[in-house]
Amino acid sequence: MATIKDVATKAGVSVATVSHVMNASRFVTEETKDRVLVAIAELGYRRDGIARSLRRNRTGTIGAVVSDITNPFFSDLVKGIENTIHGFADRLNVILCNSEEDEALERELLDVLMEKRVDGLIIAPAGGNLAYLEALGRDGPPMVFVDRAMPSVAADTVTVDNVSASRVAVRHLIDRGHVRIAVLKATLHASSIEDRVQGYRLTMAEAGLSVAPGWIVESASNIDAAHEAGRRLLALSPRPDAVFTTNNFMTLGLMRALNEAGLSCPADIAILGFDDFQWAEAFRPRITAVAQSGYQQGAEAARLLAARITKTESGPPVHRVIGTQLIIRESSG
Amino acid sequence: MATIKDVATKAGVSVATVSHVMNASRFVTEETKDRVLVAIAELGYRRDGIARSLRRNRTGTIGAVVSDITNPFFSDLVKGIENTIHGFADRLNVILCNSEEDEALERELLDVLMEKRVDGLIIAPAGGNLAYLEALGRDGPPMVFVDRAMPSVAADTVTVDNVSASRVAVRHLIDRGHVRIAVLKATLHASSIEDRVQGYRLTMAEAGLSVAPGWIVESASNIDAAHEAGRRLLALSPRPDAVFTTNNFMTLGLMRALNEAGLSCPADIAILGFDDFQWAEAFRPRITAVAQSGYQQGAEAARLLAARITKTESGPPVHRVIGTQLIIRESSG
DNA sequence: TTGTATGCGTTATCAC
DNA sequence: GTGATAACGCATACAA
Repeated sequence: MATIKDVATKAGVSVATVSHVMNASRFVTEETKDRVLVAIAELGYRRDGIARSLRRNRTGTIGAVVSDITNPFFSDLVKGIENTIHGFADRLNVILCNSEEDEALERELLDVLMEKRVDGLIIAPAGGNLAYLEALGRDGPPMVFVDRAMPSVAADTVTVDNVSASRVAVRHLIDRGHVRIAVLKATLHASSIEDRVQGYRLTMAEAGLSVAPGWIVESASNIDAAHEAGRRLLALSPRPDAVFTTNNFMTLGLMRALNEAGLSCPADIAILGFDDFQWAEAFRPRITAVAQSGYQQGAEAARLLAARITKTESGPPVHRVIGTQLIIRESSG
Repeated sequence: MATIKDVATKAGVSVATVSHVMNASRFVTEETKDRVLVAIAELGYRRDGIARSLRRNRTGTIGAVVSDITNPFFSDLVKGIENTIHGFADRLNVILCNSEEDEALERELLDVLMEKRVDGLIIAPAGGNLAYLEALGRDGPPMVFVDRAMPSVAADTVTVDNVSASRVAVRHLIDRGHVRIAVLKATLHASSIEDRVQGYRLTMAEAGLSVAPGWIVESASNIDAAHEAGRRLLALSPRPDAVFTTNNFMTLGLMRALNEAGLSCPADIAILGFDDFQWAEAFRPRITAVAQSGYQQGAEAARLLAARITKTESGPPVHRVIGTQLIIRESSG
């Protein structure tokens, strides 16, 4: 593989000149510039980004840690990050990691990313790792949290207003006449999920509705576990007349259980889910849902991070709140 | 940020010893090892992966280029890559790039990845870029194609047997009594899509069924475009009695159009789609589909790549074919 | 059992 | 307008 030295020799100039041609960092006459360009082309020279990073002390790479790229919310989010971050000065790239909601794995991944000297970090924190992340916030590269907040860490944050969005959602169920409203909750140490349950509790209390013990059914945040939990929820007696699910996996799992039990929605039971689906309009039942844009959150996180990396911004941490929308369809009755 | 030198000084040993402790690359007495470890902990030392990469001439990072991480097939695939590649020697990481099916962008992304000196490449090629990829196959790092083949490039390949899978699918529609079978085709320069249409044509011909002009309706590979194309397809006269869609986006777009037109499936028109959906069982209509596992393809690609990177394998390019399954539900009539 | 010193390919400082 | 060269932080060949 050709190096800058080979190019210099071939063009009959010094390595300094070659470097300056590639970076347009000082004046070079057209004529020598041409000679350099020709040499580069003939040798198929590609500058070594590793050596460059070492010397410049920046890599042009950021790390993104999400729990599961398979969750449409996160794949949207990652796309938002990528499309946005590419636009910046030296074409920032993204190293993607799945934490699988596992604290220890998250720490390991962050260790590797730090070793790779990423210029910045976007994280949907799995929960826990508080001390670790606080330390990273102090000594590490710029960092932004997305989807989930960690107030004690010095980092920008992008979320939706989960409490309010859930209040609107549950209020809607109540307005539709439902009273035995249960929750299918993902077991995550994530502020977003906790806030959604919090919104539910507040709204129920306000409406003078009680939350029976056993009405908040939990499971791991994946379809299979949610399916199993959905079964348990449907076996409750008396059966709830509506369910608020805390994310898309829970909705999907519940639908499976419903289907299996031969129940129909909304006739037998109403459903309102957090997270919308691309296909929601085209299939039955049409699920009433709180829509939040993963793409927007990712894009905003990328913008904030880029501003920190380029030192355009250096103030105290900011918290951006992205809007949500309750999309009323049929499943809420 | 502490360097290996700081650690050496603090521990009262040479940098060589520190390096050997970290890499377990030569014997060090327990006692000095302890001193080094303590110094590392106290300084919060993190080895500089960039300097290390420069010296060792490998980065422990691979590049993955897919067209759109938002497509569930690709997010599954990327997860398969990640989960598998992490298991190898030096915890390989993945830089993820979306080519958006754009030839020029793909080239640009590959250029950046090469500059970053990735140890290997997994690509779902957008099509075109033939000369570029051929050159990369010769001079570049190990490379594996996934989902789509490029026979003239020296690289391992992982795909499904798209022709056969489509034959089985179309045969099924014919067996169900459909004769006016149309295709909703994604406009991609991808072998996979071409092969699916090829399977359709062969099967129709074999069955003595004609393919009327206009029965192969094309659009860009995204839901909105497919929706528009679906409208055109449904306006055909006489209307086809079944549609074979070449991927998940096309299926979704068609369902939207169907819905909008007030048609029901399978009563008014049958549908069989390439690519299955996680939620297919729980919503109506239940779509009959050719299921292929993106995860498996990604995992296999990662294994092949890792074998090349570690030089465990150095033979001629191999082509692995992953199995598919026709899942018969209700939409096929 | 451990230490010294070279070089990986750049960029940037200083010199001319 | 261009060149020589010292760093960047590590791994390793060679020495002791």
